[in-house]
Amino acid sequence: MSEERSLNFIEELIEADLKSGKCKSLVTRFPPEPNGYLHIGHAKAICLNFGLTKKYGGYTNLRFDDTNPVTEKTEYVNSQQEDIKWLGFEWKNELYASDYFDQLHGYAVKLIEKGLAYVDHSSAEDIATQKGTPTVAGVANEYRNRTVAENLALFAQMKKGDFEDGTCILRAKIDLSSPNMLMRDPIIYRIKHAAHHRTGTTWCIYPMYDFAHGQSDSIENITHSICTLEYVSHRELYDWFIEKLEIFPSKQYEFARLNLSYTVMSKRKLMQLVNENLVSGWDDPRMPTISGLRRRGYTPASIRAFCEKIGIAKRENLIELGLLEFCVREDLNKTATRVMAVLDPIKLVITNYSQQSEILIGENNPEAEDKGGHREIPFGKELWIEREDFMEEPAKKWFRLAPGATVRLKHAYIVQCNDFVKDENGNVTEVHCTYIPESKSGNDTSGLMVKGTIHWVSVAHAKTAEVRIYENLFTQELPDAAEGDFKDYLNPNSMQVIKNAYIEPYLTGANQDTRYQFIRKGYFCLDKDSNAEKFIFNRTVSLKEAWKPKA
RNA sequence: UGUCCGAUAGUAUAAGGGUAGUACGACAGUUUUUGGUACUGUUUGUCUUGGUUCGAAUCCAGGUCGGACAACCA
Repeated sequence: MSEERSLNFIEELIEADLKSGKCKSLVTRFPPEPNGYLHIGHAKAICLNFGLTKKYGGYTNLRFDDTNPVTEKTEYVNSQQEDIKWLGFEWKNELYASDYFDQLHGYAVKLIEKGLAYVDHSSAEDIATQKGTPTVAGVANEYRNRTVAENLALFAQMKKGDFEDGTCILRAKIDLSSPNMLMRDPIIYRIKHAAHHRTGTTWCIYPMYDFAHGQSDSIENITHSICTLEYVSHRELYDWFIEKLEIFPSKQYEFARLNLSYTVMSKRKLMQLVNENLVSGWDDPRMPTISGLRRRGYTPASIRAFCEKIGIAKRENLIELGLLEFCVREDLNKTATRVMAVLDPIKLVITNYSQQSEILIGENNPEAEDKGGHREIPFGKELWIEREDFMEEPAKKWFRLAPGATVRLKHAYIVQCNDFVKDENGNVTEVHCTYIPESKSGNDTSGLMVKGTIHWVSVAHAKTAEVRIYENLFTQELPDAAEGDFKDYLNPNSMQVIKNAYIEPYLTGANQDTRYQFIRKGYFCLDKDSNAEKFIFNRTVSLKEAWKPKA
């Protein structure tokens, strides 16, 4: 919380503005368009905007940028609100650009009256060609010289619904030869006979982004309107409207958006994955959406920590997915309840164990002050252990089971391997061991030292669960930049489903609010598809793997 | 061919005319009943060429490279 860190460039600007009195208190906004689910890139913007007012005082509005009725839905409004709250932020006012449709319309009329806007009846293609190119100036058409009265009447007709979609549009009259294409008489109102998620059919003309965003900021007295780099060239227009309309001068500042390796970060592409059923939905645990990360088991704190670590700058960047994983591990390590589960079982038989079974005690979290409390773990003559924890011919520096080798069974006894059984295909099916009764966890008097400790689940007491192991959704670091379609690079192994994993009985009481560490395997959480008969666990992230057998 | 933005270890981000630092990664070691965690150490960097200056990552000029901009999307 109180971590010392140097200021990023936006914080420096704000501190200067606060100090000089240029602004008395800070007002920011987070302005999503409700046309999709929020993703980790939005989380960066959310943490920035809300974090700034948390740090410097003032407040942040949530404003939905809902000026295009054909792509926007209430479903998205709701999910976006849920995600922001889940991340741990509170907005001061819940607002909508559509709240300002009347006011925005008035601004358009004002511009027309000032001779700074006109109704253009050209086709979309004509307007595009008349705009020229970045190196060739645009040319004016016959509509540019319509009189104020004519424009006023025509705009009123547009509003009344006298025209079909696409018949004409309202353009600002700025500069057709500007080197900034956005200043070449940008379109500010278009006709769309479409129902809006909030205003219904009240309107059939809707303002464009550039004519809505800055003015909405201004109406709300936003002092620092923070957006991503692709809006840099919009700033000139943003300032132009505010100046000509003579309204509160909000200022726009741009930072570099987040790019994450092995994922895509555009709502359009994420929607494609959803619509083409390449994932199970917006909240598929492989998705970089907030809802996907939530279902995957990421915590709000881990995502906030990640956004803090990546920093804010103007340089294009590609963050390694490993940093996000580091952040969850760091958080989960402190809080996750340790349990044992065997994902790829073979049987271990303790040949000299004469009891039926016994109850052992295990601590729930070695990182917690009180060890996270303790739980009972049933132990018996036959145990499930991980196939990968036995090697018939041990590699160099192998600390686990092998003929003649000794290991500690976590929370239990030291065992020595004496024998093993193979099936007709040559696969090991059973490992036979003898245990050392004096080596019991907690009161080991054996004096034996072993290098390896492995996890296990008692065969007689094991419950089963489905376990879903996730890997990167894409095989390319930059799926967008790679040749061809980004979907060509979907990882076919991004989800591995283990139908019958064995879990210790304690996990029968698992709930969705608790994060678990399956000892030596990773962090897991209960999936929402679980029910009383079927447990489903999602692997949030593996443990850091420090040991690899050398060839 | 135009305008705008940017360039510091593998990645990200500091240093704002005065010792190039931090985090992640990688590598090595210590501790450990998780080959986890924790701790210690090592490693690698100022795009380029000039200029200003006692002194430049920082200021200036030219170049190079990367990105953005010509939707009735946001």
